[in-house]
Amino acid sequence: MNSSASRVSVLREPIGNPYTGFRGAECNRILRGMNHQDYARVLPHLTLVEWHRGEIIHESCAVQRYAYFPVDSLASIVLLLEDGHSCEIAVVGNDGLLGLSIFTQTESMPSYSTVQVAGSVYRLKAAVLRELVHDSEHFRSLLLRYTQVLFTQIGQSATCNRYHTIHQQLARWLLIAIDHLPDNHLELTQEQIAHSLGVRREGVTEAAGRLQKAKLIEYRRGHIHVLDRPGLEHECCECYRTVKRETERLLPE
Amino acid sequence: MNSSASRVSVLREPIGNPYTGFRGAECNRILRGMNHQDYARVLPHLTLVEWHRGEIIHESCAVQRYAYFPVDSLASIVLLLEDGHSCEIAVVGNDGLLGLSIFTQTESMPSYSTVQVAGSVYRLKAAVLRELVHDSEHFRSLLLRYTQVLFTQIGQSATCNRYHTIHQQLARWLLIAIDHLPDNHLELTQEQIAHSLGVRREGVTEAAGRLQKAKLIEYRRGHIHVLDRPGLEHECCECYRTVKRETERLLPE
DNA sequence: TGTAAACTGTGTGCCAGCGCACAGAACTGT
DNA sequence: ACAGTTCTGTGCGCTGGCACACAGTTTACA
Repeated sequence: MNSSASRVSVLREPIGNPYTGFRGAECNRILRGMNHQDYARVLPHLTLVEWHRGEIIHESCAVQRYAYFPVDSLASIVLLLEDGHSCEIAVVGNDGLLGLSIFTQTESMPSYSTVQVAGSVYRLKAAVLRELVHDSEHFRSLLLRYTQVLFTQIGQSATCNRYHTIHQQLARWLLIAIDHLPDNHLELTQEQIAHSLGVRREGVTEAAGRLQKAKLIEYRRGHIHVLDRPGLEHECCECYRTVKRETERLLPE
Repeated sequence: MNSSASRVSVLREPIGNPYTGFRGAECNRILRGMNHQDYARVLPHLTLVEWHRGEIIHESCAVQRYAYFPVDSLASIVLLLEDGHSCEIAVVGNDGLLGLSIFTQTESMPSYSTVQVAGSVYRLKAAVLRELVHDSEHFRSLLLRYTQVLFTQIGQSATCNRYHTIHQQLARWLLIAIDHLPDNHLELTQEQIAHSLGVRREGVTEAAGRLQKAKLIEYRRGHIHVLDRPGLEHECCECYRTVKRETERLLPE
């Protein structure tokens, strides 16, 4: 795990992106949702660190020592089967936090989490989070709401896995990804996406080919540009919208 | 919704079942897990009601007015797609409660819940639950732990949907069901199970036929008996065990 | 600049599960 | 006792996604 970290006392300046509406280093929706006292309290304990693609953030069933608030990075929560197959059950970006088991007081979870898109993230020691949860009803409420967002996400993943085609799932995955990122560009191979979706690389190649032909995306060897966001939304299943709606309903702003 | 209810001040006597280890009206694991004060506080507000198979307990996106603590009944949490397909994401029995959105302070969820197996259940007004959550850290902790159990269940459903055969999923579903019931007998048609699993009825017929041939279960027209529980566990995927393990780890007893 | 490595495109055969259709079996109620 | 209903068994053709194989293309770096 990366440990090159720099203490910060002031969060970074906002950077805008009209395409996705992303507002960068205003940073993270959970941090933004905290009230003044709580925020003032965690601020000295927040450390800006870098995540690298593929890094394991929390091992399965291992104690979670830190919570992470992504800024422009993206992680996914993954279940691993005994036969080596894995299944991404949720994605955590700048509107959430990683390390919910600290909140639920369970120390660990049977899933592991890993970095999908490299970038910055604020790190917070478990003990600090725990104290804040203990003391602040406002913060508890915020985390409970986020918990339900995650619920919705995981449930919708289950449904999507059951009923929807690779084509639809890919569209959904791309939309979720760029929603959390500062621009409409992704640095990922088809192999990596296939692994996230729990499908074959060839399946992704075929689906991505179709999306490219329809001018919705453009890609080359590890780079993906989303060209037509509304078009992609149209192509994808309702699972995306359901999660989006619930996120907007439950999280501040 | 059923409203024939009788106020109770003393919970029903335990009834044993050596086959599954079920201990009946000692009743519900969440209620049992509460401390003395909390329990004394909710007791006068608990109402024993009957659930009927197929009843909708909470509509999707509707305000949840009551929480329910199943005794010998079973409900499932289901996501409904626009095209009418549905997907069961979790099952709630005597080791959990229905109505988590009261706890998360979100009022409603995009999923609905419905009764799979008829039986008794303790009902509690949302306001009472909310007050208790507000006042009791012990109770909050209990519900947070249960929240993570549900997380695990939903995540494992997603994984199971992606990778496992109808045969394995049926075995899993039967095990989960009888784990929550007083005996090894279920009153369900293959059609109903198919609907829960989100597969065709014919698929269930075929899988159930195989399980019966292997003497693991026995069924006739709407009745299913589990004959060989260990055998069934052997037949089913790891998803069952993962959820079971996490439940035992996180919930008292 | 050339070679190895990584990534993407395409083809073939296979299988689980689907949709549909229908037959037979088992209950229900009058 | 019988008619109607509900539940279960089975067959058929279809399709999405799988496993495997291999060719072509881009990139990195020696």
